Amino acid sequence: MPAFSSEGRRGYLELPLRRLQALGPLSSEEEDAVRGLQSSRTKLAKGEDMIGPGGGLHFLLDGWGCQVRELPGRRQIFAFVLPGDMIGRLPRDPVEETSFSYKALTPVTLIDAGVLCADLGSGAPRFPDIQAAITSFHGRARSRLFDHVVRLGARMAYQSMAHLLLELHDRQTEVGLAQDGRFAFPIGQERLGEMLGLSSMHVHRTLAKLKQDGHLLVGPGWLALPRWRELAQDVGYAVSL
Amino acid sequence: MPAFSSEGRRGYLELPLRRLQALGPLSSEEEDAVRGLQSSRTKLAKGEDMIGPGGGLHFLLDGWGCQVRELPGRRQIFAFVLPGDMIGRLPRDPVEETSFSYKALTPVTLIDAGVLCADLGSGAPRFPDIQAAITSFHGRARSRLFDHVVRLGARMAYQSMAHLLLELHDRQTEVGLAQDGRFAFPIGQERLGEMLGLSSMHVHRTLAKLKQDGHLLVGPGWLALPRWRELAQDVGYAVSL
DNA sequence: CGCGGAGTTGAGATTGTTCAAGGATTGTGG
DNA sequence: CCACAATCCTTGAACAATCTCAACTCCGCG
Repeated sequence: MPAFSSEGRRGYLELPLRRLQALGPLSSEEEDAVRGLQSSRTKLAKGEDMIGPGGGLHFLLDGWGCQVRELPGRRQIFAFVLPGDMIGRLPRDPVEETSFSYKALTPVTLIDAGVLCADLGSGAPRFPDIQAAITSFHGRARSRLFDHVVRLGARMAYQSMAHLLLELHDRQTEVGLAQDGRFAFPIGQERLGEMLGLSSMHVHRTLAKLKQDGHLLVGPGWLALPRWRELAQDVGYAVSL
Repeated sequence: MPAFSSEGRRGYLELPLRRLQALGPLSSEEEDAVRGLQSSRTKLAKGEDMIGPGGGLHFLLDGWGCQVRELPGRRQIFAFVLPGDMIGRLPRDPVEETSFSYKALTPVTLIDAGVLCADLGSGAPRFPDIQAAITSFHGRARSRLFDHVVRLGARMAYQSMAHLLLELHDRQTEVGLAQDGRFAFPIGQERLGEMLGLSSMHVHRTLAKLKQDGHLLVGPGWLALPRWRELAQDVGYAVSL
């Protein structure tokens, strides 16, 4: 399924570019600056730490990751990181180092994006449009954390799950990685549970109920929300499309 | 109980000052800049909106508030706002407008702090130490949101409640508003429930269990954690004192 | 004195967890 | 190509956590 993977050998940077462009127009020079990123790529296996302490900004070119905190005997996932997304801390970001880390949920490819934001926050940045998009990207990520708190604190499993899947659908659609409600989904039920604060068995039952209601189709490595507009209406998800 | 209220007619700004100083030293000029804030104060009744859309930075001089999202038939509180805390959005903060609002949980007094951060983000700020402290304050607030997600997603009611009370104890101690584990607590069980994602009845039962275990004392408008160090150990709260 | 809001308490219904076992899928080495 | 292990998914039953409903108490306030 070609539409589900990123672009192969050539154009690995199209996906990051589309993520940025979804947040604001880029001048053609700045488009080229993104496409021309020459930093060496890093491949990591499932489960590995995506960036070390103090690590700078990176794009996730391929695979899925998560922002997570590990506790004795339990993990809490704060957010899924999708292909094309940025990870890492902005320069001078005051969030505490111990709040979270990033982990690969599948094999992933990363590329350093430090040059794009090296002068972020200074008066005359080299890439003003990119800087604006990056800032906006972080704002979106922070907004989604508030949504996540609401899922965890104020919704039942069914609504919570639907809301999360709808969010992922939106984010994948925005960069062309979803068609007709269908998109790649390489995440197991265990991990979904660590995101939503549910046991994997309850995740299973909740997915079963969604399928039963005709709101969800699942195949190996993918998933579809055939009536996502209706579902969004039902569970109070504000669609951005 | 004099220690539980802020400083009366004179020195209303001591509390905001101490919040800032807890995050980094201020030059004596900048101390005076905080103490000398002349903006008019605003008094709001319980339940009112603390700042309108696009409102700038304010200090909460007195009373408690919360950062909250209202849903049909339910509310989710993201954070409690304590006396001396700052609220509002930093200039150029990219978080979406609809993510949350601020509401007064008791009668409150606010003061505009716009002048302290008007040039925040520019190369040569007028108050560098204050700017650093404000930035750091927001970083702490954001870090606490991650802690909150963990409470909601990965802990049982008892641990979750203890963790929250310990956080509030820490924050009040930091500015001298708690002694021997005891501090003002003008919040009802309903609101605690809206914070922790629990029904008020379950909040009641959870508090009862904490009292029973000798970890909690409650009086009208106050609360004490007589063995907070031990409790922090028990529930995995990282004490900052 | 009566009223309203908040705290208390109990019983029963729901939601979600745990434990345990069996089935499917996938990747790997022979 | 097959056997095997590892991992994930599926299912059921018992249990625990939490919610809802409903009544009752207590207290502050007019």
